[in-house]
Amino acid sequence: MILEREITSKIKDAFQMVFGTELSEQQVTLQPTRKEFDGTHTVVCFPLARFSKTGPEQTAEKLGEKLSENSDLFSRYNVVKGFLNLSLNDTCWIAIFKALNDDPSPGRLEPTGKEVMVEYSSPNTNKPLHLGHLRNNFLGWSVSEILKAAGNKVHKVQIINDRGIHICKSMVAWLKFGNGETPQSTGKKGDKLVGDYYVKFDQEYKKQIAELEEKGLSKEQAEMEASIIKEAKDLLLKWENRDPDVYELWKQMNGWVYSGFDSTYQTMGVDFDKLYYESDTYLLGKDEVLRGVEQGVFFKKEDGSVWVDLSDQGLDQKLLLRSDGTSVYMTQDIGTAILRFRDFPSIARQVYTVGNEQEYHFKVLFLILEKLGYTWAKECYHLSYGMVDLPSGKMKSREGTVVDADDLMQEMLDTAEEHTKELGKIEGFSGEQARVLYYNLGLGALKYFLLKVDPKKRMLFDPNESIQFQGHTGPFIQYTHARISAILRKATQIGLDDLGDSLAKLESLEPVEISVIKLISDFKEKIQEAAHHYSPDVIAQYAYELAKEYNRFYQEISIFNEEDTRKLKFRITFSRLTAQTISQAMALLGIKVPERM
RNA sequence: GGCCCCGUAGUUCAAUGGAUAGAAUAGAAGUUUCCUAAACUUUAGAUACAGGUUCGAUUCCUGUCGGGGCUACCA
Repeated sequence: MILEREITSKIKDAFQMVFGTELSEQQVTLQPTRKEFDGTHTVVCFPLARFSKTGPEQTAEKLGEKLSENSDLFSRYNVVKGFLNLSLNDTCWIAIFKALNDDPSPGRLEPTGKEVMVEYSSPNTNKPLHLGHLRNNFLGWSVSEILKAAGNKVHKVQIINDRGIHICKSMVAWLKFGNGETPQSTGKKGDKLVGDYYVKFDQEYKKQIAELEEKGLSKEQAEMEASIIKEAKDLLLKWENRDPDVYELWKQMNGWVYSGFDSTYQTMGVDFDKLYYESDTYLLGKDEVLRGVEQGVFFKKEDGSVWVDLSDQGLDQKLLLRSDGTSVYMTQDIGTAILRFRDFPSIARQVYTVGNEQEYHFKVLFLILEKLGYTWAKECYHLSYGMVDLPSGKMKSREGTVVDADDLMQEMLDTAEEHTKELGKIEGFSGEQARVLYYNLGLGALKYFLLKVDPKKRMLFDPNESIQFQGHTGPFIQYTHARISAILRKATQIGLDDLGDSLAKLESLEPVEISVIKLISDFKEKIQEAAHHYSPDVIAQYAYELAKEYNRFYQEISIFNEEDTRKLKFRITFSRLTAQTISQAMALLGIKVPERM
């Protein structure tokens, strides 16, 4: 922020005047003053003692003296140990407030002219979305919004893993046990229906393996010889040869999955600008790998399989094509990356939102792309996030401990409804308004819960404790916004919502008001920080802090009891600005803030 | 075995190398003539262990112990 720079330069000037040494900007450590001390900005003077040649405390004292006599910025100062706490003038804060109020684009930084592609979600088409996908989707979507707010043009994409043996497994099971079931005939969501057949395949497969083992086959033999897996492999071959019947079935079942996913995405509130399908990109990846072999970047083993040697990078050898010539996961990702840069030649950066268990995979992928001679490989970034654990431990589909995304979201909506009714909050709401409120609260709670944690870290999701509406939660922030909205409605009613020129004549502010203004003025800086680290948690923590601080203000001050109309008008504008900032911050997380609740 | 990540109140999360390690929950005690009590106030409670670097370490380095991940001709 400009203000910070100004203060820093004043400090430099003062320091030079007092001690005769010129400091660089980095040498001035300026930080926000802790709540328990008087002041708003703090200069840490321990490092300066070296240059002033006196103790930190004396340095702070002398510096403070100089600053307050020579500067119109500060009204007072105090020194605690080596910390110099400075208080900005109220008139300064009022000027800052006015500038914030006049800002035509709050919550949006100057365009950078850069284009960024963000990939997220990218599920398998044989399993319905679960809790882990929720973290992934909310994270990817939110990071996209933050990057937009930071001035970038963003393309949201996902890769759909629609190809491979896993799809064929669902197809085999459906053909064997399906009796022609469809989403329409059963009333099931398409992704759930296909997922069920994938599970059925697995059960049947296990059964057959057990039977074969009893007949004396080894485990490996049994896994190879089971008739159902043979059928799946057979289907894969037919699919690769574009067998019309198999291809048609594949298209149909994938279609069911997609429409199931679409409805889940809609509830989640996420969207994509473009979809990539593995079935479209794996061939390109294969070509690139073969080109790499010709160029000598990769090598072929005797059995015909293709490998890359990364031992010079401290890694080992990695398979790129199987001995039968079919492609693996890595092959497809190579093709996808190249295709994306072909589609959007001007993107400056590509962000992959994928769990941290794939860190090694992406490290290898980016190295391979670099070896293939793509200069943009350096601009690929793996946005890695930690797993979501349950109190019972890791989610495991085999043990049935997977938390289904649709079920969880529905549970959040139900709980929101229950809480709201308990509190008797929905008098005068139409059925539709109430429904929208439950949705905003339920999903707000869920999104906030998953986004407030540092993405890199593994986190725990306790279903019982996660559906919270009090404390450090989305609904707390939403509630604050609803309260402010009530104030603004009342202000409009009594015709007090016009600021006029009252700000110019305002002279003093309450400390609570200053701390809220300070927070609001930090907003753009927070967006920058969040964009830089791909961390929605920065924004989440920020929104909470702002809401909390406003709540304190709210508790201390009765807005409409104020006699002075200038002050009254200021407080109303102040409230509007707070509500607006809260709403914008929450929008970056995909959380809507209600007018009433 | 090798590589990577993580150990903070009972619990879930914070803390660009800076002050007395913050919140929230759960516990204890309070606050509704007044703009929404899904709020607010008070209280008690934590850096796994051992060294090192320095004015200062939860943060950086080394070791130990504990948890997790990756290391597939799976995706």
